[in-house]
Amino acid sequence: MHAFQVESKRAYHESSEDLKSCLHDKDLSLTKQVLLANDKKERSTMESDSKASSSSQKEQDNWLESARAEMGEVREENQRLKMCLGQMMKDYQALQMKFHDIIQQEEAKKSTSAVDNNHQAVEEPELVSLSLGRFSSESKRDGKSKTNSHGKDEDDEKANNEGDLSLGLDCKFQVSKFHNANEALPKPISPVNSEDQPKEEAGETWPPLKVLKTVPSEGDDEVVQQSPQKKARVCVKARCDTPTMNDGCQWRKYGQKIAKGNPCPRAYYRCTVGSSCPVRKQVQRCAQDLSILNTTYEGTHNHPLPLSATAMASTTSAAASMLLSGSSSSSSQAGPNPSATSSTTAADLHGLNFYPSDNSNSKQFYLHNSHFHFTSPSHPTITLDLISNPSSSQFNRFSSAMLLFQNSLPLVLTSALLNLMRCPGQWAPHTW
DNA sequence: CGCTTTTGACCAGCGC
DNA sequence: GCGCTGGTCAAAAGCG
Repeated sequence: MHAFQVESKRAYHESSEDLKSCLHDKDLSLTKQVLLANDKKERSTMESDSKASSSSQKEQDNWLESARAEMGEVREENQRLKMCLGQMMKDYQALQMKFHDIIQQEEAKKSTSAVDNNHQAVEEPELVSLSLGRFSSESKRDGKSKTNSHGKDEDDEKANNEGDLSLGLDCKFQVSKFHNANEALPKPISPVNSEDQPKEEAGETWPPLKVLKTVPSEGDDEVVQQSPQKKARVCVKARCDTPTMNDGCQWRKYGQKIAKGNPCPRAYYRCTVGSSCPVRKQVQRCAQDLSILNTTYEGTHNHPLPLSATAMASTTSAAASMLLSGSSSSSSQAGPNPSATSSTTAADLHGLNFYPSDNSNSKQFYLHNSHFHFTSPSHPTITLDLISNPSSSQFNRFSSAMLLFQNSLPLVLTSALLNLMRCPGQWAPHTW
């Protein structure tokens, strides 16, 4: 949870810095324009002494006027952006306050009443499904308690082939079918949670205990924090001709397997940027479409990342944090009972269908193109389906909608998604 | 020579 | 208990 907070703050500051630099750039260009205009006017007046060309002076005046008008427009836009930035600051602070409140309430709840165990059966955690674009009936997928990556591929492929396109951002909160909250959705690690650890603690962990022993001190804290339960995975589906996606990180292949149901071998990589980095990824081509590369990331980098790797890392870590943090800010916004508000807000933001589903067990927000959803296999896994590229106009609309919508989406995820939407196949920011 | 990749062996979890 | 499967290890091979 703290990692998520830190990540959120970092992403927020990054986006704020972007806005600021954008504003600064506009100010600079404005100043340049005015200086240029003044300079030209001075020159023209000097020239006018010698040539006394009234027509050219008129032209200069006209140009100056238009420049001033343009300057006014840019100033207005500047003001709007400033207001937007201010609003973002306010929203962020409000969210932070709410976040603290919720954390305190949660802790108070758990420490005070043992009766809550019964309530937990009602207030089960949500699986969050954010689907940007192509959307097929998720109910089929919901029915599967355990799906391997290939199974998901098949589902997605079917959805694609059927052309069952529901354009929208799908943000689905599914009431878990698991009785124990922790089995379905790892909550932020806390002493309270560690007490009611399900049997899975002794079961499958990632990295396995054997591996953990080999991980020296530096990464231990993080690993220990993440390992009590199954770690979240972030699966990225994208078209890619190269053996692996260029995500900016350095990876070392440590294994390869033929997974059942897919003739394409699955390759296992670990991050070699940091000596003890726990992050690993699995790369496998889709059996149905060899141009589609499924890359599954697991873990959080415990070292500074190269600039070119931050987009992917922030996305995966944000998505994983969102999953690990359970309800995320979306549900925080919605309150303790997600279904209570699921029918309250339907919005058409900039022409995009942002609306929660009426289904009491789920929340769905739809957005054009691309596909982002959560699944609930043995490992909690988020799949980012980036197979379809959004057009630039759609992206602009998406950006605007995201700005308006970020009260409901974790900020870090919002900004990370925006980054991914810009160029799903290539993560290096300098190529954007 | 050092690093990376390959590949068979090994281990643990899970279902029957 | 047994077999299947996913995930990892580590020795050997490859490469610059």
